[in-house]
Amino acid sequence: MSRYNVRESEAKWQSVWAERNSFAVQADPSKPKTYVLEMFPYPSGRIHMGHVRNYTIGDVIARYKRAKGFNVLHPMGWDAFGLPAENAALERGVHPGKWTYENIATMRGQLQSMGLAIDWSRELATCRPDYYRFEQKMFLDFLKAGLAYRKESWVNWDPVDNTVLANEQVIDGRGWRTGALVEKRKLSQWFLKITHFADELLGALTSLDRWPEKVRIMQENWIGKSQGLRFFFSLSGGHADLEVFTTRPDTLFGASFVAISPNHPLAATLAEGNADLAAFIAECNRSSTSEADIEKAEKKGFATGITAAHPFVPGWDLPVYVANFVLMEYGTGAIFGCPAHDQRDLDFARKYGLPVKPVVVPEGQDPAGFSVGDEAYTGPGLLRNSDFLDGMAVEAAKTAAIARIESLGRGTGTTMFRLRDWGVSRQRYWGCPIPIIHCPACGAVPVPEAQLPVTLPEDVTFDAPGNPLARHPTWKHTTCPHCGGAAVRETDTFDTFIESSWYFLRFADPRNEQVAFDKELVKYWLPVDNYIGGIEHAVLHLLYSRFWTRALSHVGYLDLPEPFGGLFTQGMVTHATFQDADGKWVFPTDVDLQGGKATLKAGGTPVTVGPVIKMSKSKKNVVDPQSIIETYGADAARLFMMSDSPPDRDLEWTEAGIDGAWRYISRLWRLVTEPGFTLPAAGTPAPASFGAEATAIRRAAHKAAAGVGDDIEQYRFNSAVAKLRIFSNALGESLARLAAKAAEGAAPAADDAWAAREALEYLCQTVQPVMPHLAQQMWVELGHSDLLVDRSWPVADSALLVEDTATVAVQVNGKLRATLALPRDAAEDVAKAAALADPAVQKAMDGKPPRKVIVVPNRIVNVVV
RNA sequence: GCCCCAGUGGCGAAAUGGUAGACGCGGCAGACUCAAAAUCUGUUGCCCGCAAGGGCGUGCUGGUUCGAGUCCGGCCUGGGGCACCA
Repeated sequence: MSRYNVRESEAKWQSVWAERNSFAVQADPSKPKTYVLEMFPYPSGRIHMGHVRNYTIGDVIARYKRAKGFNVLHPMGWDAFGLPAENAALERGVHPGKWTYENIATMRGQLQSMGLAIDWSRELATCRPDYYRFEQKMFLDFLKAGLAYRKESWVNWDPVDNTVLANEQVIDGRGWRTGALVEKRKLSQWFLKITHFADELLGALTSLDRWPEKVRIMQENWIGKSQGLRFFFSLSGGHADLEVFTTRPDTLFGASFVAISPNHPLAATLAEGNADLAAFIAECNRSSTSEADIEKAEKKGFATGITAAHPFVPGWDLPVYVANFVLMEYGTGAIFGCPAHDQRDLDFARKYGLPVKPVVVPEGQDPAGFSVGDEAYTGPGLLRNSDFLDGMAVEAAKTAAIARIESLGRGTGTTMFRLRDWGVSRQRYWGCPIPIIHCPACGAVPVPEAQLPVTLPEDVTFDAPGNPLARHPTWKHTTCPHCGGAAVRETDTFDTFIESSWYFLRFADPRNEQVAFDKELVKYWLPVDNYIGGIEHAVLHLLYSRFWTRALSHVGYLDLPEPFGGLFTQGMVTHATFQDADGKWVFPTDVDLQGGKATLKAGGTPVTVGPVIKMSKSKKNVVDPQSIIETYGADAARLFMMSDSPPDRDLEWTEAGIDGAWRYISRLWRLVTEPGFTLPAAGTPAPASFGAEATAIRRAAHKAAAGVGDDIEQYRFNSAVAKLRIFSNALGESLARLAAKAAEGAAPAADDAWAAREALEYLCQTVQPVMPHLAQQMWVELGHSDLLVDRSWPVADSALLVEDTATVAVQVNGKLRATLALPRDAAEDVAKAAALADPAVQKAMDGKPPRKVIVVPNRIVNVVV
């Protein structure tokens, strides 16, 4: 019995594909194109199972589409700027650039060992000046077009390290390295006007019909368009009028306080003469900038002593608070509180003993008996205790309240977005330099185009806290392009989301040295037809990319409304967790699982098996793809990734699963190499007719060709693999029957043998997208010398796809009582008669006459008695 | 706190509103073997029953329908995102 030599086969075909440039593509307007893209990896060091899953999904689609005759663009690159490179520099003294490029080299080799059908000639890395130079140009073009501007905003500040912290680096309000309480600080930073496109980005979501519904909903909520009212309160104590925004103007008569953000200008003014208030604001600023942290924090307020006059009721004064849950970034940074109908306001009111007056009462409830306890009422209802709004429904009351405010000249009904402008400044080294020069005389001046790119200096040190660019001895010193005087460079770098907002465009024309990309090439290849990645990018990366594409269209780079026509979000790869007797996490490779018992391989002490969760280094529940590929081969890893779990759900990695994948590979190999009788030569003409066995073999093969393809198109890979197994199981049984006859001296009939070869060839072709190396090696075993990747997808003969009989279920009152074998598409009355004649059905009917009979052709007959 | 998603045998799962559990893992029984591994065959949702057969069953709960895993309402549990991780 010959054994499939995985290592030899996989290495051989990978080098053949590379030598022949099998996957290099050129734009060709005469051919239909498709663009398959997986979210490019951050070069963290080694590939992980999430990458294997991501790139296998894309590769299966790319290979299938290619077989279907498409010109397939399937590129790969590196999202190479980012925080981990600087952490490596801090922890190990490695230069971020060296660390990054070494990681890229390792990971490229690992990805290539997966046998991906990628055009490597298009590879890019975002940390290279020949990539980021164009992004500097784009930024300057945005600046010219008024889409970029500078303003003050808040950052997390570590007072010990004197460093800006990412939200990720703030743990329980403290800096991750120093443990110091984090403060908020204001810095002058660059922003991009994503809000300029808020309405467009929202409206176009409906055109993205090949996106998951949940991602569209998340983006819709993120953009957060709401209709509401902006209006002014007159304040006591001679302060200027205070503008607030509300989405619930209908509840104005339920107001019991007014609250402003700790970062509101009025709060700062009031704090000048009030040390207690200043201390309260300082306390509020001793928390991270993360919205989740702010929302989860206990609601706290500070009574300022001033009051706001209710706009409708003369003499009704509301106390004004500074409150920690009011965000300066949303609306006007000031609100009025209606505790009965907003949970946060209610929590606040209960804490400070403010009135809770319901003004919306559910229809049909007695207003007198309606009160609010610990839960605010946010549902529909009719207005009460609300003067001119009494009796109106919520929507009508909103309109009436807005109209009244407008007629009083105290405000206007407006549309508000939750979406905020995109802050792109980062106080870090390993990013794209922002091409700006600060001149004491001329202000912020763009770097002239001829001087681009502004490159990062190599000689930086990480021995002191803060941004190495800012303390570099020479780099920032330059002259002003306007006046020629001494000036300094901007030392902030761009948010790394910028690089990932246009790399999919660069792939269309990755070696262009003049411009970011050629318009015509982008027109041919874009949009991305299948974009595949993790659900964690559902909002930020995808929304920024949509914005960037629109902004580029706005300044004339291209004419493309949406970058990603089709999107697929995959689930995570999970694994069981293990802990030793001391509670320390243990790698799966160090655990011996036998007879339901888990023990440590070294020493045999018992190990506790914990929950199955996302693979993560900190919990050590990781399996290294490279060792799996070395042991079982890339095809087994790819098959496992595609089997069992649907791709949008989490996938649990198990030893048993990869073993099963390997067994299936062995089974296919035996099927092809040991059919048990001699196959006709490749290319033998088809016989004139086929007998029963031959037809059965052909049915299985042609059904697989049709079904597997359909499933791949719809991302139903687990179902595609099931269909491959059904096909190979049926084929195996047929071959075994023919082989048994051959062993008795009866060589298979010409039609049977021909059908067997056809089916084995179909098997190679249908298995190829998932297991390309095995498929190609089997193809060679069948006597072919060409490359399977150059063959088109096998044709499914529609005559072989339909059965002559249908199994029809018969229900009595919805309960299954019998099944009938009826001719396909039998007439309704024939099906009805057959059903009523069935003894089991008659027994269930118990002599009662049928009241109604529902017939669904080829499926079901339901008798109602 | 707010937004989004998922939940089906021992396990991963399948099922245009129409036979719930395809396909696979694991288990059990058998064949081959001195034995083991590998491989092959059969069987496998739960309960009652010798069997024929019957009953129950898709997180919980209520509804729509001739018919609900699928549609609608309310809950429970688990996961993702929340703007400086990528």
